Amino acid sequence: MAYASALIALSDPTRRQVFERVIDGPRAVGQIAEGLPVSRPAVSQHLKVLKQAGLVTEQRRGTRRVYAANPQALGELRAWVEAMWRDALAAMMASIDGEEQK
Amino acid sequence: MAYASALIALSDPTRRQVFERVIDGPRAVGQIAEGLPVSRPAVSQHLKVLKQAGLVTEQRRGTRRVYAANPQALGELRAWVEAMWRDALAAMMASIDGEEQK
DNA sequence: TGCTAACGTAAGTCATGGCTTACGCATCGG
DNA sequence: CCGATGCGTAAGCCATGACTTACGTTAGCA
Repeated sequence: MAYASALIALSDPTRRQVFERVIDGPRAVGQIAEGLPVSRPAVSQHLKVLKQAGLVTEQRRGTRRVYAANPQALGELRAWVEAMWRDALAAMMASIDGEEQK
Repeated sequence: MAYASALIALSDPTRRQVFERVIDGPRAVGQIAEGLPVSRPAVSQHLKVLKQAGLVTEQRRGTRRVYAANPQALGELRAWVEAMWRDALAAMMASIDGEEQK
């Protein structure tokens, strides 16, 4: 059920912005927060959620903390959405077939 | 940006349960709510959110309202996650290559 | 050994959202 | 035509969560 925490993490628009910046390449917190409409502590809190969801990894670099995207957690979410999509398609086809028979 | 509302809609566990029941096949509200740990009005509210996100469609059948899954909205979410996943993979590779060169 | 930079965290505020009960409204059957 | 069924919606409650400012902590640097 790792996709659950990923869904929650990515449901917030600001946190999505943070995550997309990390995906662009490994960055320190200050660089991520730069230009965002929220304060740096807010970004730290978002990164904490993303980290607990497994979406990003943290690496200490002196006084800075460099965050990088972790494709694996994204892959699990991808697999879940894919399965749901397939099921929805299959159910739709079955529903149409049932309609034809009347 | 249709994926945004889909992410919000699917981030709630109860709403996910509702959606998964709809994916299983078109059902009326009463059937969906049956066995769930929340009341029927709560299910109605969840269905409203899912409908506004485009994840389900509504069809009136006498006094009942039959809800069915809409694969298209799920497909858009799928495409978005897929793109993010690719980008994350690409950034990871680039990061590793940069590491090798030092 | 201070000073500064780059963080995380604590505490408090405020809006959002999920849930309940109560009610209103349309539809089918007698 | 009237009761019952199957809903959606309104109102209110309460927990959660996103954000702020203030502070503590650690690492580089003169």
